[in-house]
Amino acid sequence: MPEGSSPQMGQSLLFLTDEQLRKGIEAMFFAYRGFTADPDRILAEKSYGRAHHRAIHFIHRSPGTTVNNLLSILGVTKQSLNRVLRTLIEDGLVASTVGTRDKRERHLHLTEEGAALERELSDAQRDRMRAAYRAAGPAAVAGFRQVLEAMMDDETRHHYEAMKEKPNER
Amino acid sequence: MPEGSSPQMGQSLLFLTDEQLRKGIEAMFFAYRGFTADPDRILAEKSYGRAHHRAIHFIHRSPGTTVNNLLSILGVTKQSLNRVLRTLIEDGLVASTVGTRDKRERHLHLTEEGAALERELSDAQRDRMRAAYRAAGPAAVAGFRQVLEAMMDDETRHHYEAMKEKPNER
DNA sequence: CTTGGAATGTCAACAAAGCTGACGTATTGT
DNA sequence: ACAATACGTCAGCTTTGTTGACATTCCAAG
Repeated sequence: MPEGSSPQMGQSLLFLTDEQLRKGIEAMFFAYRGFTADPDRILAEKSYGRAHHRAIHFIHRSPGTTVNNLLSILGVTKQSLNRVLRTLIEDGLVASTVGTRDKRERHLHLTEEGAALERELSDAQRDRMRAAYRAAGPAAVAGFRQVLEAMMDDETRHHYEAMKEKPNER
Repeated sequence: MPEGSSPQMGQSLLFLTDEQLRKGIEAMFFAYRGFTADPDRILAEKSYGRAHHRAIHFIHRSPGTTVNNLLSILGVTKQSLNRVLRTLIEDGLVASTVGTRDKRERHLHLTEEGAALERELSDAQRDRMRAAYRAAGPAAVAGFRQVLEAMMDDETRHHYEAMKEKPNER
């Protein structure tokens, strides 16, 4: 890259130095710790883990979703998800109902108790996200989302976009 | 929230709705998967895991760092770090040398082989980060970093800031 | 109507990576 | 001399992921 050092470079090309990228990588690593810290604390008290949180989040987000759908969103094996799901069902946080059209499918919903935990968890996570958004400002938030979306795998982004708008009720 | 729908609201107040926050949360979750996907693939071939990557990254970043320092950056127990470190030393990727000033300390460095793996891993991760940065543009990148920094725990941000500038050689 | 395949669930076994607690050793600082 | 620090290690446990094998249920196509 045979360039001089014009003043604009800092905002147009130079931001792609390895140094800048490394900072972005480290920021991502450290921020993710903060991102999960508050829910983790709540979950630890109830002897659940992050996997339970994720299941609860996406069941809340798409009530009536099937196990297979959840599987492809979470990107884990059915055995792994099933273990988590089983404890949630046993503990009465999640209700699993046999599908009407296709009786092989199980449709998942949160019970009252499950919804309460979901609220507790997402309140904590939203509080931190809200604080970060406030501190950074609206323009930063737009950029934040843009970069994150560009960082996803194509298939993952597909899930993300699909869930962007309305809750997937059905 | 008894407000009308002025055009500016979308950029000043409305961005703090639960819906917007939820999208940010999901973006963070999905993006982190992409963020780790490429290194994970490389590591799996060599039967290492993310924990090895993190150790390698921060040893590369701060050559000669001590075990205790690494511990506080990574936020894990010494037993957990030790297990990873031991395999890396056995495999000849990391060199551990007794401290000169304080002989209780071990200073950690990457060997040639370790540096080679570090390069392979960070090249892959940087490629994705670079692509995301390019797609989103410089302004978005600035916002991305701002939000991430605001999302960190205070203590974590301290580590992050401390490492921001020059490689911690010593 | 039979049969193949899809969706779901379960059992077993295993691995990565975190944790706690306890203990040993070398070194340092008071 | 003694307490504290830095490090390593042993043992045991948890969560969350993985494979592989196998049963059940059901839809749909031949």
